[in-house]
Amino acid sequence: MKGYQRSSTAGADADYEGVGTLTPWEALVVDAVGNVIDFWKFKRNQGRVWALLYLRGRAMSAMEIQQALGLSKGGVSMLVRELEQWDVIRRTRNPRDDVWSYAAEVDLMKMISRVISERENGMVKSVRDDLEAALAMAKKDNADPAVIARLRRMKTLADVIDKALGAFLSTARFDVVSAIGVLNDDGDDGDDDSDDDIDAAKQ
Amino acid sequence: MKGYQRSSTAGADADYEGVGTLTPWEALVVDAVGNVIDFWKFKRNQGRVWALLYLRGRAMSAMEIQQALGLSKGGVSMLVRELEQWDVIRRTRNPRDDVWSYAAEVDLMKMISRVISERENGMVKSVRDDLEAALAMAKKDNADPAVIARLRRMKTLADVIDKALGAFLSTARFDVVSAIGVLNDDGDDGDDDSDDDIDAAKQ
DNA sequence: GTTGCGGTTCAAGACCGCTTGAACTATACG
DNA sequence: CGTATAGTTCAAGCGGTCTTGAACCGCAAC
Repeated sequence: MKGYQRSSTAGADADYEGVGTLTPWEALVVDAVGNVIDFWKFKRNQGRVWALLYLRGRAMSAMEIQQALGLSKGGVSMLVRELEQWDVIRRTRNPRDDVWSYAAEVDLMKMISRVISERENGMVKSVRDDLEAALAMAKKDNADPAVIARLRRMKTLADVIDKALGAFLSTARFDVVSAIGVLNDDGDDGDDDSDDDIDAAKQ
Repeated sequence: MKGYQRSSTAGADADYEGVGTLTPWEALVVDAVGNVIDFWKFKRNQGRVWALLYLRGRAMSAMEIQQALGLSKGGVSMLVRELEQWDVIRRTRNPRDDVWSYAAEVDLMKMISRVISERENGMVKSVRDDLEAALAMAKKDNADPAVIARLRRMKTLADVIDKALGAFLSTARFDVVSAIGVLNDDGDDGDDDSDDDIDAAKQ
């Protein structure tokens, strides 16, 4: 399933008949994040898990996650392990209790930067290498100079996009931090009753 | 097939034993572009078709494309139709000849802008709407103020990313244009014999 | 008309990643 | 040790998209 998928029964405030045990608006949020995450080629359920943990604002056990989102036991195990490897959630064990719990990492830009950097290395670098290799081969083959020129332009484009991506990372980080700091509870916009301080800040 | 896939037999300059009839370095280029395109959730073969047309620098018939890339007849038909709808290639019919030919659109930024804008509308807007709706519901439900605050932060993040994406588009367009203009043959960097004018420009 | 050819459409199948659910391990408790 | 519960692993199945290849359409030549 790709593309954005709106939850079908998002209208009324009746009990949400989805697989999980979320309230309707919780389901809406969780699925919205899931859709975005899915779009960026991660697993939709990874996004849903993170959104749930962030929204609830507390550590939850694997069982709780499983029931809230209607996932399988093994699935939750895999999802949280991967999220943990990316430092997107933290695993904690309360000495009082004997089960693991998982809490959302709130430094979103850390996550986003990590993701983009990784992609940048994986994709952009490979393309540049391939284009460079092809360019060398073409020259050795005494290919048509016009073709070589086009090839060189493609490589230049890859370089430019590479740099633009880096610049994007910096500015995005700055924008996000300046607008909301991080997503944690003790941020500068922590007062809950004002409705438009953030809306004002974003413009 | 996802992720970057390097062509397996990219070493020697012997005849390329792939399905198509490309030279080794042509195959390298075509596949590199195909990989990128695939990564951005388009069809890999769409990227390959465009790269082939751009690299060859001339209009090619469906049959030529089919043979060069080793695709099926129906597949080529679908691919070129989609590419044409996005203004990524142009369909021409030489009055001298009686078959259609397809040529690569060279204004890359036009393509990229179109893509990103479309995605921005499709994804970012939907997420914002969903989060906004959820926020309204949560308020009506008298949800925990802390939860509402987190929800509001998520929406703010979506807004910020929305704006950052727009900014990225502008700067990327500027960067690309200033570095290489467009990818067409009569660009300002059209001299084929100089090796490092572009490499110098990119740094 | 009919033959040939370029082009289109679409059902069937290939392909690929995600999820499931059962078997398995680990750990706490009595 | 035995039992129970939390957590992990992985083969099998499912659901999705992409490609194929054959039927079909349009048009021109004969």
